[in-house]
Amino acid sequence: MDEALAEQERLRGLADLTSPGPAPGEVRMVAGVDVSYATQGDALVAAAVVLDAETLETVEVRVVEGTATFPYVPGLLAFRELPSVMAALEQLTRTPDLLVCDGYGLAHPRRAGLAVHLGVLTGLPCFGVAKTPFVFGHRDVGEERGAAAPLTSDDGEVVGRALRTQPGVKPVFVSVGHAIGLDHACAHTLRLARRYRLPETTRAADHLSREHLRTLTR
DNA sequence: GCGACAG
DNA sequence: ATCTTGTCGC
Repeated sequence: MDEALAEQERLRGLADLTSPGPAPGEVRMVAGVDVSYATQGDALVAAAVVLDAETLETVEVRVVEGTATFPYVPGLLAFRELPSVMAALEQLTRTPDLLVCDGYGLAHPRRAGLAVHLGVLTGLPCFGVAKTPFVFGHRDVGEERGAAAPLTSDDGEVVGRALRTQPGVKPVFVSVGHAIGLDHACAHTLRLARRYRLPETTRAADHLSREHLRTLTR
């Protein structure tokens, strides 16, 4: 598993972490990806969904059936999820302007979370929205929608942002992966999470992969 | 050495 | 991630 660490170091070096990237108004199509796993066995279903960034209407959906070939190891999630996710993305007939995934990007032990892998491997602007804390803490987040607090490493580097997308719900954790800055990533997150805690991209991909997996188990 | 640990 | 029962609120 040393190769995995070497690969993450390689990807981290290839990631574009300085470009501001596309602002919300500059994105026409935004894609979301997610993977669902069967309780029994190693079957999985990956989903890729493309939404109209303006209306959030679904433009295209793709699901691929696959097999888990890598265990879940905190810090190595990309190696478990990416093979099937890439396969689903390759089935799309449109090329999205932006990619949103579950989990972290820069806010990762080696600065190489899923969003970094996905962004570098696709060459598309990409950031991650995680639902639970990982390795970085933050100050209290205001209660109103849009309130935020930086995720900071020990040496004071800002690696992400805890962001409240809805009042009365826990914040999400945004971190960039490739070719987009944190400010734009958070702006996109808020636009994609108008009604719910999570971005519509994540909700749609999660729903699609879960429903398709259910049809397999039946 | 032990605990914590995205999905 | 997935499983599960009940509960709160629009």
